[in-house]
Order: sequence, then structure tokens, then C-alpha cells
Amino acid sequence: MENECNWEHNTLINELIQGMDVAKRLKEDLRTPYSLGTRDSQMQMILSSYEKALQILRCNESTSKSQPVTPVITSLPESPVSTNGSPLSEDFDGTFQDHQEVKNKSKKRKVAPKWMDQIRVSCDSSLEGPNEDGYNWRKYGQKDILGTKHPRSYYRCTFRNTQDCWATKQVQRSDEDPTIFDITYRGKHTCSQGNNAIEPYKSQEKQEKPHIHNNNIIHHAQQSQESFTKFSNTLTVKTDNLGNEEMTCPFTFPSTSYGYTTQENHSWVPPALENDSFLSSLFQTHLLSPATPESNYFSSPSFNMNDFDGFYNNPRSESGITEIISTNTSVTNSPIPDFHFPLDPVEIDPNFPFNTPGFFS
DNA sequence: CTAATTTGACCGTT
DNA sequence: AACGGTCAAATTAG
Repeated sequence: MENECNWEHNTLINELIQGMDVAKRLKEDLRTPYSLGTRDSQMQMILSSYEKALQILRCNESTSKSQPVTPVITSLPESPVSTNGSPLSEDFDGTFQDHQEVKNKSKKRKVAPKWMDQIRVSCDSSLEGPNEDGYNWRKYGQKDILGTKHPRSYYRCTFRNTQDCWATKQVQRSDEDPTIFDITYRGKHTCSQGNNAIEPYKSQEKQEKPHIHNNNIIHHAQQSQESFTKFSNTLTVKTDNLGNEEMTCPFTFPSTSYGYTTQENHSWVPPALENDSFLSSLFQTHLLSPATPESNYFSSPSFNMNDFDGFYNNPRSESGITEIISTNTSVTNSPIPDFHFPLDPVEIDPNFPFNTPGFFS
């Protein structure tokens, strides 16, 4: 708990520092007669910094009121191995709990997984859904969900038994637009395909369904590991207005190459972010290469949600996560769009290598 | 024959 | 009791 306070305190300070930093830069820029776009983005940065700082404060306020005591939840192991050797059970979240612990302590269902990644995928056809994300999944269930027109499908990694890989995903067809699928990934791949996720399709020739080529990530949603979520729970990359085929956004990737680009390891970050380790990392992992191995419609070999584990690996209370998630997983209706990067590449960096082969199909 | 899918039962949480 | 998530037997596909 103390760590949590420290972490939030530091985050708050960082946000304010960053806001001030960018404001200073903006002040300098105002002397030079160019780059309205840069000023724009700097203004965005400042605003988002303040917004996040405020959010942290609000979050603290609400959690301190409603959650005076948090249940004891041990830090989550990376793999289903208990420290004391007792059996572990999956907690339906892609996380694991010690049976003894469940018995002896809180039975309260954990409301948030170790991490979760939500994306929306648009398919050009009404086929079963977007299964071609580079991983082998086995369907293990389907449920009608209250208030939705279409059932939710449950998938687990094919190698759960053979390689003890506990990644799962849920696929739900959108009510409003049947060509859109909401996919929720839970857990991370510990199987060989997870390790070799650089170009999974090279080893999966059987998956040749062509409609994947017309998939577009509508939205890359939030990492819900609480620490990250609290910090940037509305990291909404608004790409949904990219209906036009023009590649006006650096976050839109060529559909015909299944998202593989030659700038996979590009480390460019906007100047406004380069001094901020978190944001620059975020930008590189989420925005320049906005894909998890699980959702590698843009597959980026370097990206792994665990990057964020390393960033914010404090064991923390899990209270409040669902609230944050539930209010912000909406793609188009995100009420707090506080992290809008300017989507016009010119605004970000005119030198961005858009002529990279494969970037435009 | 093996692997994947389907689908009702079951279980924990709310 | 309702709901969402998973299990597992039966069925289907390769």
C-alpha cells in the first residue's frame, strides 16, 4: 500500500513535471514562426498530463473512500507454480491462485486479470471471426451474454496442456456493427509460439484465410494491469476515423501485409515524448508498434505486455480496476479521451519514414 | 485416429 | 437466482 502511494505520488509528480516541461518547450516554440502542428501536439501533451494528474488525484480520492481495506492478494506469479508447491487454479482471468490461499483467505473473485488487452477488429465478411492473430487457439466455450445480440466465444491456447500456456481470449461480435469483433486477450503466451511470435504466420501456413487482410484495428485499448490502467487508463488511440483508405495515420498499417512493417524496431518517438521514459516507451510499444503478440495484426516482435510489467510491477491492490476498465473500454464513446496523439503524421514528425517499403501497401 | 468444435452442466461471484 | 466463465462428453472435421 505504501508502494502504491509512492508510485502514485511519483506518477503525479512526473505528470506535472512533464506538463511543465512541454509547456516550456511550447513557450520556446512560440518564438519560432513554424510548426503549428508541433504546438498542437505540445498542447495535447500538456493537457493530457494535467488530465492524468487530475485523474490520479480523483482516483485516490474515490478509492480511499470506498476501499478502506483491500483484500490480501499476493503478487501474481508469472507461471502457474505455487511458491509452496500446492496446486494452483486458474482464476478465469488468466491468473492463478493458490488453492490454499483461496480457502484460507478471501474468496472474492479477482476482478482484474494479470493483464488484459482489448482490441476491436473489423472484418470484411461475416465469417466466424478474426481467428488469425498468429496464435493457435482452441475454442472451449460459447455463451450468450446478457444484453448482446451475439454469443461470446471463449478460446484458450492450443498448447495449454502441452506447453502449459495459459493465454486465453474472448471474441464477441459487436452489436452495432456485426463486422466488428471485440477481442479480449487474457494472460500471456508462454508457449513456443509466444516466444517466437515475431512472425508467427511463417510457421502457420495452414491459416490462409484471406479476409484477415482486410482487418483493421479499430482501436487498441487499454492494458488493464492496474498500475498501468490507473496511470493511463484512457490511452485511447483513436483510429476509428480512418475509414478512408488513405494512410493518414502512423498507427494504421498496411492491411495487405498483415501488418508487418519494416519499421518494426523503429525507435522513433515524438520529440515531445523523448524525455519521458514511460511515454516514449509507450509510444514505441503501443503506438508505433501497437500490437501485442496476441493481437499481432500489426505484429511487433518487440512488444510484449510484460514490458509494462517491468515498468509497473508493483504488487498493488486490485480495487477499482473494473470500474476503470468498464468506463473506458468503449472505443468510440470513451468519455475521457485524454491521450490523443495527433494522428496526422506531419504533425508528429515530417521525417517519419512513411515511404518505408511495406508501410503503405 | 487425432484434434477441434459444440453445447449443456457445473461452479464461483454478485 | 442470475450471470459469466470453464469443463468435459459428444460430435465433427481433417
